[in-house]
Amino acid sequence: MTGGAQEERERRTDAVLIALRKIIRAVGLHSRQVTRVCGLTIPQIVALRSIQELGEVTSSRLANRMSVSLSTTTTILDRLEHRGLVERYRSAMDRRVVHSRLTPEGSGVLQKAPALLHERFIECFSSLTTDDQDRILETLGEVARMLGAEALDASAVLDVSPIIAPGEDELSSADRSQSGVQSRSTSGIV
Amino acid sequence: MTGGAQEERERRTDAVLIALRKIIRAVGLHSRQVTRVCGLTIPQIVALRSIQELGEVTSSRLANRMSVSLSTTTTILDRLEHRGLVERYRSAMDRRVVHSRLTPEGSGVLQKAPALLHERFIECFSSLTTDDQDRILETLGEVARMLGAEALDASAVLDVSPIIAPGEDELSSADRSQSGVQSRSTSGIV
DNA sequence: AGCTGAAAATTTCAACTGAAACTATTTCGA
DNA sequence: TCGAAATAGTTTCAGTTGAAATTTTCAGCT
Repeated sequence: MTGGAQEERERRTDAVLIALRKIIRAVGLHSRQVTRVCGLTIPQIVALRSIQELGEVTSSRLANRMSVSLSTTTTILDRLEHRGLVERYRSAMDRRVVHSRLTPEGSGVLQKAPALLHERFIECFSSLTTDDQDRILETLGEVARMLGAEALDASAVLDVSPIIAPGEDELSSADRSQSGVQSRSTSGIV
Repeated sequence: MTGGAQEERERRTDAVLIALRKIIRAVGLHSRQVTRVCGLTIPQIVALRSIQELGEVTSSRLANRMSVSLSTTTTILDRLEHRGLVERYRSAMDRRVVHSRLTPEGSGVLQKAPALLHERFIECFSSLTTDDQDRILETLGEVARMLGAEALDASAVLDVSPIIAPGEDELSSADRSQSGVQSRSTSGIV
């Protein structure tokens, strides 16, 4: 009779789901709270920060960096562009690809943007020992892995260890800034 | 000069955020996949299961159990009711409160519903030692706590350890099933 | 050159999500 | 008893999310 073991296993995976849902909810609630304060959602801030880090970046790379689908990236960029925080333009090399870059307004807003996780979390987390922090990080990574988080994560290849040198995706901010700024239009893209 | 430590801290909390976003995405992707297979999303299945577990349950209790807001619960119940998987009716005791219960169709569908987490996760997780499972659960709970997941979680009081005996929220399935089935209408609620 | 298939991005669509405003009902105090 | 505050739910609204279909462009092949 392993019926009890089966039931116990189900109870445990249910507990995992409940914990995950609480985490997901907490992250979402923090996003609302941040929105009230600074007018941007967490995904929007993540997008701005990623663009800042990556320089002039394609939508695909941005999607990978953000762990989000390409279509989601498009809608987030739509809003950011509409507010004048981001500019999109087609690559001169390959007119299929669209690059995004921060506008001066975007950079300015970004400087005032709050932390991406609750202040409270950052405090608690920072007060832990390095070992405990590592334990948490490792466990989260383990859970992500078990959930199949790499399956869609071609970013692991494209983003983490690019064959091309970092910042050299297929454009450098140097050449792009002078060569390809004008292009065709699809929606609002110049 | 603690600039390096500050930077290191930021790097670590960023790593947490990235791990969380991957987890959130994996959970969402699994929901889409389940939808293709059985026509229900994960939140819908969670709702059905919660109703099954709790019996005839108020929307508020359901929201707490699901770790979701009341308005979200309303929209999920709307869809489930529209499909005939759930029935809602106002309480005769207090006409503000709305109870939900499974229809026979709802019970039937629920039996065929797949697991709430990836098969792969369940396999991996089950193959771990009990200690490792506990470690993961504990860490997830810790993260949820640090994210302030209990702040909104009045459910901890209402749901987990009610003063009233379990299953006795303010109705027992016994008295409710004969007394209060008919009531006023607000939207589609009889 | 022209055609076919792949690739990058967008659009469309439906679902989830919570804040805020609103409705209906109950409760409590004067 | 009457009116104000509280409570349970719903509605409205905007943002996120990804699948699927579509558009545009490129690369490779004949």
